[in-house]
Amino acid sequence: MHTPRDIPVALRRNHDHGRCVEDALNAAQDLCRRKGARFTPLRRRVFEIVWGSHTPLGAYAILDVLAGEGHRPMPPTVYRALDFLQTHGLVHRIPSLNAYIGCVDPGGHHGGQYLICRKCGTVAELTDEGLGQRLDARARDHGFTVEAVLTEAVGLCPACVQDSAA
Amino acid sequence: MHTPRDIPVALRRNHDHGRCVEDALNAAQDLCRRKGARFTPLRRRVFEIVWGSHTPLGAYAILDVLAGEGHRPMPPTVYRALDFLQTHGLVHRIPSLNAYIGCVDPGGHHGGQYLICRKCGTVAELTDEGLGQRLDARARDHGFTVEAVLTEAVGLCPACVQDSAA
DNA sequence: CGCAATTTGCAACATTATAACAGTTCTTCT
DNA sequence: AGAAGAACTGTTATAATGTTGCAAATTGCG
Repeated sequence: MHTPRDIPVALRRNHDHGRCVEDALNAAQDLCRRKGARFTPLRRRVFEIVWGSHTPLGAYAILDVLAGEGHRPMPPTVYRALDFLQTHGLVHRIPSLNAYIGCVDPGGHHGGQYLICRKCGTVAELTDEGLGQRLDARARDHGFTVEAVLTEAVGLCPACVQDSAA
Repeated sequence: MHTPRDIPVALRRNHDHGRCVEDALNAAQDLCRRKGARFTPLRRRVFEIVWGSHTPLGAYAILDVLAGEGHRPMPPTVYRALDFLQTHGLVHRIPSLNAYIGCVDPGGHHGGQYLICRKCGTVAELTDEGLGQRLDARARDHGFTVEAVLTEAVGLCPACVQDSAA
């Protein structure tokens, strides 16, 4: 890895984003190969578009990008690509934003935490396993079986906190 | 309280739901009075409808209920009532369901955890403060300031776990 | 009362997502 | 290679969810 691993991608300063996306693409391709899933050009392109933005993109924003490339597909096409990518853990949907963002750790973990900046829209993904385990325990206390968890935290990212202070 | 306080409302067996809603209504009314907010008949009715269901209701489902009472309001009417109720912490929106559910502890806490049964749709609200604090700490580690947190856990409620086993 | 502020009604519209079916491409098996 | 079947994509139409903007009614208050 070309940047420290314990700092969320979206919060790293001056990181090489082109390289960052490329790494993600390679990881995704590998994962699909291993699982026998087809990483088709369309899916690859949608993945690239989502990953190319550190703020989550809506399905129709993705459509617009594709339209700008002469492709001009219809909604179901994009939704299906997104379904595929979600199924394989390559992107996540942020329900409160109706938007999608690249997963930093495909194949791994269930139940990430998303830090959403309400000012600039940046989203950083954390994966504190302990949080998931603790919630699991609380749920089990009540006889509830947890299969998937999603935590959304709204607030201010470092950059916007600083701007507010000034 | 007429039932043990540490068991989520939605998971209590055989509780008196009419009484349960009535308690919630009284608490809401008190809270509004204290805050100088107007708990109008419409808002009260919407609150009642949301609370009357242990599964989250969509805005249009609420509209349908009101329509069945001869009221037949338009979408903005209901959305505004829901906005009011959310602002005062009386109901919560579950983003992944596009639906609303009564808050068991109005006025208190930010950042509850919702246990969503994917089979029967029941939603139970937990309020483990420790989870929020831990997330806060992790976020602060990265310079992120958290203002509101929402955790959604999808799985099976006790009743449906048992059904699956059988 | 009479004014200002809040709330509700209403029409039109914007955004997000899905259903149903047809056509195409890819894989596999012989 | 060729055929059968599965997976993927295209297309039309429509459903579900949420918002804007303005007018009318209600409420609180001097």
